[in-house]
Amino acid sequence: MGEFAKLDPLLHSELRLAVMSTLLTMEEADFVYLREATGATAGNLSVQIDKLFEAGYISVEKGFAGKKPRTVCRITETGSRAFAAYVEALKSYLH
Amino acid sequence: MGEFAKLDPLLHSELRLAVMSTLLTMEEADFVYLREATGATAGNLSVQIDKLFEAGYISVEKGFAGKKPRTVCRITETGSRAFAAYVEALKSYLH
DNA sequence: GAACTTGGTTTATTTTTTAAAGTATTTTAA
DNA sequence: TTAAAATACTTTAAAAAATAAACCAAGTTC
Repeated sequence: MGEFAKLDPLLHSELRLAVMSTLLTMEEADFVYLREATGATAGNLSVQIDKLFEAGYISVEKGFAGKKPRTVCRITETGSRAFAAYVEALKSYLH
Repeated sequence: MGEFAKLDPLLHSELRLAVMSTLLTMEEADFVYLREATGATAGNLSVQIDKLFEAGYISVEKGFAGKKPRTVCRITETGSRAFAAYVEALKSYLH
């Protein structure tokens, strides 16, 4: 693209962007919180969390809260930088 | 999505956003110009222009420049408003 | 202890993106 | 003058992505 910066395809997704955005303001959120904050279905969220994890944009820690499973996500430095770069790139489109 | 505004799926696409962004600054651009400005392949551009047209976001005028076909695109009022709404919605994600 | 809930994951369907191949016309060049 | 190449696209088919439905395992409620 000539004058347009490339948009990181991993972040250019409504749900993944919402997850990253949430984690940026919290530095920690569990699966249930993210599901409610984003309004996503569990299946969709599970898949997208996995993609962000595979890219190294978030860390995922599976443990228990009492007797219930609890998946805690945090943004990584790589993720933070990618988000900032994405926002920068977006600007080239917003006239 | 709870606090996150819905992103118009028609605009939430790198190429379609680039096309709309270009047309916003020019109010008129032909196929060849758009192809060069966005760096897209002709096939991809053709498909995405069609989608924007079907949505009523741009007008498409097929004519000739001398003997060569020439497709001229312009943004519509609907398209302009949709773009502005998209930018507004995006803000809910950018921390 | 059957039915329901919670916290997920997996799988399958649909949608979207993308590039490759195709079409029609025109220009170049031998 | 005609064969080859270029221009301006469109169509089609393959790959990738998004999404929801179905599933699973463990715990809770009645």
